[in-house]
Amino acid sequence: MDRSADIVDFNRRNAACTYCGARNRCLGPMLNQSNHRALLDDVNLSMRSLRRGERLFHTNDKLRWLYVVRSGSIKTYFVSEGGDEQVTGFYTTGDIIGLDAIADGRFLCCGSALEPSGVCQIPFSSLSALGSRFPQIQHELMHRMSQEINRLEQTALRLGKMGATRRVASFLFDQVVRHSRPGYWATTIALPMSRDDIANFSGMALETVSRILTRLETRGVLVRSGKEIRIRDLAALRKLVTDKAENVVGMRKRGALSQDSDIGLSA
Amino acid sequence: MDRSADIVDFNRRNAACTYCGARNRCLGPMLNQSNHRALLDDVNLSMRSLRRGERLFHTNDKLRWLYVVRSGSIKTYFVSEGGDEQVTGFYTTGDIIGLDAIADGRFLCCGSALEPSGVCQIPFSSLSALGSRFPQIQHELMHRMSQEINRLEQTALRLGKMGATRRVASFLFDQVVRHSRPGYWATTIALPMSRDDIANFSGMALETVSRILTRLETRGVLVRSGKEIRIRDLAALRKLVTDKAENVVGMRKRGALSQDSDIGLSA
DNA sequence: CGTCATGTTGAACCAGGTCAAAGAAAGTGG
DNA sequence: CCACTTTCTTTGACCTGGTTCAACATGACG
Repeated sequence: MDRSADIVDFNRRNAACTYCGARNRCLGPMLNQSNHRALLDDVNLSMRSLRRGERLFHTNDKLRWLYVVRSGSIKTYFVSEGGDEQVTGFYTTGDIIGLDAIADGRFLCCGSALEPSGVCQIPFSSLSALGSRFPQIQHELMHRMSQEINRLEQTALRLGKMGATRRVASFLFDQVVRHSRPGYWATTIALPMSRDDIANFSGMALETVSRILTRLETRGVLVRSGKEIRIRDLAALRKLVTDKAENVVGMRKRGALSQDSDIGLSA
Repeated sequence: MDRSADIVDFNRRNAACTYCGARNRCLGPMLNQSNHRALLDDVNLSMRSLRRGERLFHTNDKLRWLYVVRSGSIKTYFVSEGGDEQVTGFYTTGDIIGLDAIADGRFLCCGSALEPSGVCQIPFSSLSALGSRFPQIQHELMHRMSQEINRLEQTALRLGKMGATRRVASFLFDQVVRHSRPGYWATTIALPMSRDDIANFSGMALETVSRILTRLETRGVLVRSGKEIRIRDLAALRKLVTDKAENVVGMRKRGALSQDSDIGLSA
């Protein structure tokens, strides 16, 4: 093989990393220059673009790559034997997808793009081998898996112990955190997923999500505008997440109606 | 240091493994004899016994050991800022506890014993170092973490998409699987946790769990006897898990009551 | 501008929660 | 080993948060 071709190839791939939206959150950045080079030499990275709604992998697919999201956003969902789906996560730039497939060597869930997206495919076999050579990579992988476990435990808490309002608030707050940089809070958050996806993820009917969002808007907590939401009162949102029995959906009106000031949120 | 003391020490520890209830499911068994010896030499294993209800670790504890359950059973639970608890898992012989603490180096959940139990404590730092020397261990760890992610995704599905009856059925079926050996199904399963724990884990009121169990008994699916349950009709149980809208709790009695043969389970 | 998908709103209904009280087990101390 | 306390479980009656069904609004897109 031609050596210069190798170098060109490396440069191309290195550039791919340099300009990657996930460069600061990928597996690579904690490696020094030469390690990074070794990584790019040994691992046959490839990129893939996805159109909105396109499937990245689906149930029972063999695990060939781990995916790192370069741009856009991906949702993963479980399909049970009964046929019902449960959205298990939304992944954005820098997130790693496929960690749950390591156990069986097959995906148990499906993944599809919520918007035009790009992913980097890291062959799992080489990554696995690389782990022994670069403890940092091994460590980072474990770290990510552990984080994923944490996230899912949070999910269990949300689905198991929270009422509808709190679940939505908690979901929104999570999004705020994800969109924030250390230092200040993001006020405008993008919600590339449909109301249906939010509802599914949060374990409730999509109508309920819709109602709660409306209610939060009339209360001045946030402003809806299509797939974006602007948070106007983060403290109030946070309080909704924390407080136990906050109910915001204004159904049931017998008796005293119209005394809408149940609780004085951001009055 | 006295060399003979080392040998005695090794023998003692090796014996601990030999007689351990978890010996076939621990990290060690896939290592050959000399590797196993190296492992026992390098890693300062220790045991700990727990009384019923005793706490093994709790939120914010520094991660010093990973725990392998030798006997008994441990539950883990999350405590949210709002103060409510969510049981996130029940662990029995051979299970590893603490994988979710790797990310932050601290436990986010609490763990306590459901019955008199024994655990083996593996210092995380040495284990982590050992991973680079023995790829099998590294691999096994990743495998376990991935399994844990799978389990929690299942939990999300259960909490998000299933009705109460199905959740309980699904919980029971999981227990059956855990108690079974490849080849045949366990018919009698131990439930060391309280109804409250089951309810909490399944995201519902303990009364509902109780009602559902009673109903399953009158339907002939199972027989309760204290903390044990005997499955009489595994197929029916399995059907309850799979089928979408099976409701078994017989509240609401206006109109046609007493025509109890809603569906002909194990008639 | 019409068509299709997605989002919002309203009203009736029901699964499961909550409250209450009785019964069964498991400790505990004499 | 037995009375007594405490904790866990079962059962009943009622209530409500959230689902469901259905109609309508809005937006995306050729």
